[in-house]
Amino acid sequence: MFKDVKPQYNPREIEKEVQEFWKREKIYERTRDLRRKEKEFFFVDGPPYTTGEIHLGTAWNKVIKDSILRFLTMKKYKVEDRPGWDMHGLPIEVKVENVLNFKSKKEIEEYGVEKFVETCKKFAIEQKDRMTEQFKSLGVWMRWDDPYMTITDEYIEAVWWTLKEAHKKGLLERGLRVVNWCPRCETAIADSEVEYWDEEDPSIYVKFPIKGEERTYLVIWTTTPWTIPGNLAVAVHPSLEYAKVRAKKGGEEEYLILASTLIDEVLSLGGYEEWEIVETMLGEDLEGLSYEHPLSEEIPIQKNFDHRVYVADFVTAERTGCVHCAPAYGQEDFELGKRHNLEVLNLLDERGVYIEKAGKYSGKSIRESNPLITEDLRKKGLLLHDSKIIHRYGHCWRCKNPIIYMATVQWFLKISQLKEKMLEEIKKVKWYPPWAGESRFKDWIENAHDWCISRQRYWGVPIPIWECKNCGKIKVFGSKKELLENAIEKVEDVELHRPYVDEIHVECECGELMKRVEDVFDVWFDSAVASWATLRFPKEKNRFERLWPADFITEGHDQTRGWFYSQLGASMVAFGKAPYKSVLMHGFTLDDEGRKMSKSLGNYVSPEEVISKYGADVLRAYVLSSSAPWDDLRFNWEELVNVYRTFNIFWNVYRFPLPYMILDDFKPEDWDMEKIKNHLRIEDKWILSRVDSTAKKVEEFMRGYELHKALRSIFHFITEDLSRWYIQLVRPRTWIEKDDPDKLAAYNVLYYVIRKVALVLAPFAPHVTEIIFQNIRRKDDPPSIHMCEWPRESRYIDEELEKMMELAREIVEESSNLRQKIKRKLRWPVKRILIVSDENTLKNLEKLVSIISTQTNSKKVELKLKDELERELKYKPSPKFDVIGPKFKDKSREVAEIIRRLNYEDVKDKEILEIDGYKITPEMFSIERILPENLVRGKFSKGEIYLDAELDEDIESEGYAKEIIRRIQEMRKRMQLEVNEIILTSIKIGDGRVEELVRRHEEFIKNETRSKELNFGEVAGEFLEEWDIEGVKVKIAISKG
RNA sequence: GGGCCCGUAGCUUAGCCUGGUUGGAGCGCACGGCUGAUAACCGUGAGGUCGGGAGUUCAAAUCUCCUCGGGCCCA
Repeated sequence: MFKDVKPQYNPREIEKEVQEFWKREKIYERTRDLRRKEKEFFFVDGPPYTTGEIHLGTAWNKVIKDSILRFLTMKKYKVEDRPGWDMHGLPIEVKVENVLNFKSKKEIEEYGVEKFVETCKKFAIEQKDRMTEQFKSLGVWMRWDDPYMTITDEYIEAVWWTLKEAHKKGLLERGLRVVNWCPRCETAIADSEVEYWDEEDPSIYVKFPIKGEERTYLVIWTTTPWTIPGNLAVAVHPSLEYAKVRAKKGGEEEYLILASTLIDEVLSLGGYEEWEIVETMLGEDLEGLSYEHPLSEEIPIQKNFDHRVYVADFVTAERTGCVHCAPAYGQEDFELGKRHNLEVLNLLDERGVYIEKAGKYSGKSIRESNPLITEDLRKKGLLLHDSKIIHRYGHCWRCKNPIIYMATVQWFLKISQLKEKMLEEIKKVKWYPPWAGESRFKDWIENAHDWCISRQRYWGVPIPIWECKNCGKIKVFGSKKELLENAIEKVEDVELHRPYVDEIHVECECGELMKRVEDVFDVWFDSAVASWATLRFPKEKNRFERLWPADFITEGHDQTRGWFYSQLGASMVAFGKAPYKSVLMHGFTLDDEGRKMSKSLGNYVSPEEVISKYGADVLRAYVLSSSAPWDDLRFNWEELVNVYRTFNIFWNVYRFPLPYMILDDFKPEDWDMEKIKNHLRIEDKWILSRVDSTAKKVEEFMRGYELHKALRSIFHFITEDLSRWYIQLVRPRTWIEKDDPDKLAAYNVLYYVIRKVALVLAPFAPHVTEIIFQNIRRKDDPPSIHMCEWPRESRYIDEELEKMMELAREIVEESSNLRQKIKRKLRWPVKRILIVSDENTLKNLEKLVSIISTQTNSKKVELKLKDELERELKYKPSPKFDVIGPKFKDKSREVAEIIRRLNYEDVKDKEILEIDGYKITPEMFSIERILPENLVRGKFSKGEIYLDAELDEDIESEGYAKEIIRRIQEMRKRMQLEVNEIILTSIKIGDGRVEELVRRHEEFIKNETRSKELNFGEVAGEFLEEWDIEGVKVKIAISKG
């Protein structure tokens, strides 16, 4: 038995109830259990970082995942839905540091690594729990009680195992290289952790004195004065033309060497009054030229080095064409230095502070020394020019401080060797959309560098490398067990975090003590192993062998360089193949102006805010429907409200038949299409066809992950087909009071349609569909809609019928249009509607005549071929007086009248007509196109329609009767009468003719208004009102009967 | 500076791959209808330099190039 439901769609209430129901009845667990023996689908959740709040983008991400997994579950797959959490790394360290008000690593050490790490752990777990609740409130179904977490020993062992594989395969390397370095966090950071934005920096031109040549200088340019102390070389382009220029300023004369094309630009900046080229040479001619370090007095150590010019291809003809090289502070500089056996002179410590060797600058930070160095150069007359420049500069992704490039010893995975194989592998992956892999990801891989996996931090997976301080040998451990077996300390167990693992020591073959290298992993390496770690590999092998690689992953397009890449890299190292078979790349959420959302810009919208106003289903359906997954999504409240309205319509449509069904005791178990199949009307067959073809289309769209199209076709069905058309057509049938097969047919059809549309919508809007299902479910149904199978059958699809109905709707719409033109309300019938089209169309439309007739409120529907119509309407005989006149003389008028009264049919193909004794021949009239005044013309895609606007007594009487009924109904409503309450009615009409017309419909009025009595003349009753109907005064009184 | 994506009515968008009758919708707006889904529902209408420019073509929202704006990523 159905329950009646509230007239307003109330998502908050519904969602609360549904989520409680799921929890109480363990619906999630039972749903998964139901599919435990089915074909498996291995999905890997990209682990969100545990920062605390989910934002709209994270919500969108999980909603996409949830909808797809729910769909697949309905398609009877056993889905792997273990969620993941990325819980290590700098972002959390930075947050904890902020809370503790720490500024440097030293303070952490003083505070105690153990306490610090424990705080990080506690923080990460708290955040995870908060975010879990937020995801749950979105209705996301995942295995929340058993997520994979990067901080568990089990997970860490998967990371360790992977590194050991890399080591075995010779892909692990330690080396001195230039890396991105964050002086604040005192650690190396990955390319993918560098964020670029505009920054103002110094821009200085410096003169490097040539050895053995008086007053002669190389001119270099830099934005980083602090790198000059590390300068060991100058690079020039071998085939670029350089010039030695004699330049004068303030009476002084000097010689400058720089690229020929840049002379004017640079010397103007330098404030030189005049200059001339002394000689030109190619860059390669300059190679070997010796110069003096400009700050060798300030930095005595610089006197020990031999500074020379070298050629290099990376030099371009910009600024001066001479590039100052400090091997410790630049990638290219480092490479150049390596080629020429230059020292890697690093004068900075981890904090970016000059060490003692840096002489005068010792103890100063980079920031402090920039102006200092510039000033020193100026004092020494070596500064040619200084100004400021705004350029894009890299920053640490979490602390937002500018990074530097610095040579340090780090651990690398030699990914660049695997580039070709990676490119091969990604071709085998199915990308949605295709360009995500074919263009975007490919481009990124082609730029792949070796992966620096070490970080000089605390809160991360400790790198499982133990090193002998004596002989330098290393050991890589792939599991906790392996470590403990080799450990000197006899402990039962150890937590795989710093500082605990750091206390484990191993004996080296040489007899000395091996200690763990202090680094932790780049956090990107954690999530990189997710596809096997989530399967508890390497501890458990079975599931890995059965399921891996992943069937499907989906993340935002920022993950091209992130998780899509890190996973591929780690997997290539470990298994030599891609860890996923298909990837859906989704977009970003932006504000309504297409800008990034951020709290500081004040355009931030949180998922909670949306949920609290419109509910999770609306939010879900909105983000899924409003743009293609791979496009960016501009968040727009108005559109969200539209989606809400659509849900409201859905709710109303669902609710509409319930009271009638309850009244008639129609139970879900009574539903039986077989029984009523002979009573199906054409509109029933049509809506059945529409719902079936919609379900089919949705499934097709889901195959290509076109979630937006899937949703939109459901919405279209609900609003356009179900609400605006079928419900309109079916309404009168539900009012039939007796037991009628026509009504039962309607109930059955409505039941089928509502049920099916709920099923199809269930993956996207899991709450509202559940509550509907709970009300309409049959005894043999599963306990939850989400345990149902996706509707497979589409036996009712009838494309011809759908097309036909489309035409009928066009005709009805056009008729409304015409009614508006002739100012005829729908309440007043029109005499007839003419539909003019080709034979085939008319034949099809024949079956829809009654629909067209009721929906257009036409007394008669006439289907006509084009020439039929033309005979009747467009061509009429019109008398030719020049012929009639001479022949009929004074009878001419009479004859002309006769001709006017004739129709096309009367004269067609006739040689002669004899009417009232007159002989009329074709030359006496012409055939003229005439559209009678009472007809108005409109168009539809297959022809034309005409509305006959003629008013006759029948129409008037019906029109007035309906006007009266309408008024009485209005009064009933104002009296707040029950729908089936009986009344007594009296009417006084101020116009005798109209009263007579209305009286013709006495029975009709009594029926429609449930009036036991209907009296004309004197009005009396509980409720009396005076109305003006088309200018006629009407008094109506009603009383309860 | 490079790669990829996006830019169509006030708003959200379909169409673009595979060029071809007046570029479709929805919301909003204006006007109207319905009144047994009723603080709901339905219709009609007005709104478009298809970001801009050039080219290819008989024909360009659609193909090519350039350019502007936005997003992600890289240097």
